[in-house]
Amino acid sequence: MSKGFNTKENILKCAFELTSKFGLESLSIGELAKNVGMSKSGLFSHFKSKEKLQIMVMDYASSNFVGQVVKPAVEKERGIPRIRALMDNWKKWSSSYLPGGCPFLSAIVEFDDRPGKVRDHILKLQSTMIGTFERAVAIAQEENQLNPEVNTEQIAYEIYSNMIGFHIYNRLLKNKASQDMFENNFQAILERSSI
Amino acid sequence: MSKGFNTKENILKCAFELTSKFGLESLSIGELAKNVGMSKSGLFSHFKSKEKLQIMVMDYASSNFVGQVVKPAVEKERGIPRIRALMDNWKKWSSSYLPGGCPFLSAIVEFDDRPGKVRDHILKLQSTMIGTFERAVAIAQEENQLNPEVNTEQIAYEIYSNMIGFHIYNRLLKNKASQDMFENNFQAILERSSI
DNA sequence: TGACTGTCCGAACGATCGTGCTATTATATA
DNA sequence: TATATAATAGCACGATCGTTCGGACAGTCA
Repeated sequence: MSKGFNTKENILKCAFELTSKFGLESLSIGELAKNVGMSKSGLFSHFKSKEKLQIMVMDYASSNFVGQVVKPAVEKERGIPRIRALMDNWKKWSSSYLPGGCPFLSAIVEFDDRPGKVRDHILKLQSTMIGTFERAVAIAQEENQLNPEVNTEQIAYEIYSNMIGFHIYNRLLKNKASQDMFENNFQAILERSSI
Repeated sequence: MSKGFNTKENILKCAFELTSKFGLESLSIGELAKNVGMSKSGLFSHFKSKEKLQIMVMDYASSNFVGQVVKPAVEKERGIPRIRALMDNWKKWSSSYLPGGCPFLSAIVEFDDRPGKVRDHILKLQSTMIGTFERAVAIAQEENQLNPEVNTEQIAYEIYSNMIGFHIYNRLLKNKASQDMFENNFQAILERSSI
């Protein structure tokens, strides 16, 4: 049993990295098997279908995100410092930890028009993530660090948009100023809803 | 010659729609041929390679974007009205005209880690598009409708991020408030750099 | 009219896709 | 130690992938 668990963990880690680089739809079982050094059928028997593999990869990515980004931020003090930590951890995660692009962004874009369990699952994970941001913003409002009259969802939306924008400017366009522009925008978002 | 041109135009239109729905990488020649009602080899002979097909599809998407979004905006008066028109036209293009998601966004995400001619071409097209935004912002600054001391690139970055954010909130998450949040953010961007 | 050029199709290529089946090996339980 | 269970491999399947080739038709120009 322990052997099987390690193997599965290893497969998912490898699949997670391939997904980061080439997307969830391009993740093929043959190529994945080659990468982890086992047979196609041996690997396949762990998942029973590609759909289930894709879902498990997204779950792996999600718990990875929680472990690297959310958990350490929650240990920071409530309010803006926690939001600040979310940004910092996410940037570190997206630019140092990931071997490629953000697996959530590519999954979102790829499965936008592919109804099914995978799409539903991605939607749930993404909603949870945005919910985390919204909660962090709401806490900052409770702590009187942000204006409680400004719509919580709006602030989270702008933070999210800024993250995606930075990711594209930084990774595809390789824009040198992306870091600064991200920071400027983030500061502007906070200032606009400051007390 | 006119026959061939019509066929090619027809293929590209169909490929453009498929790309919008399922992405540039998932666009397969067999499926495309089935959709336009011709043989795989007959269709292939128009492009000589999948790579060239992908590049031509992106060019088609680009001139489509220019025709539907940029051209009618340029006819508006210089400054903020033109930026406003760019936003409106883009929203109409992305939510009414396209059968699926934004083909540029999916191409960017998919080819982020796939070096080659396709990636280079996408990068060029996207840089051009962002350049268009930056020029529109610069004009508004020249017209004294926006503060010329605020970094032009920064404003364009924020406008771009807002567009992508809206696209994701609206399409994948089907968030009812996405429209309002887009508008609020856009207004905030303008106000921050107003005179 | 005859040669030429471009358009399109059918068939086939090797490769890879996701997914079964059976057999073998390793581990856990009794 | 004997037996049951889980992990992995090998092989094959039908389907599809991008690509090539030869040939059937069309229209153009000499």
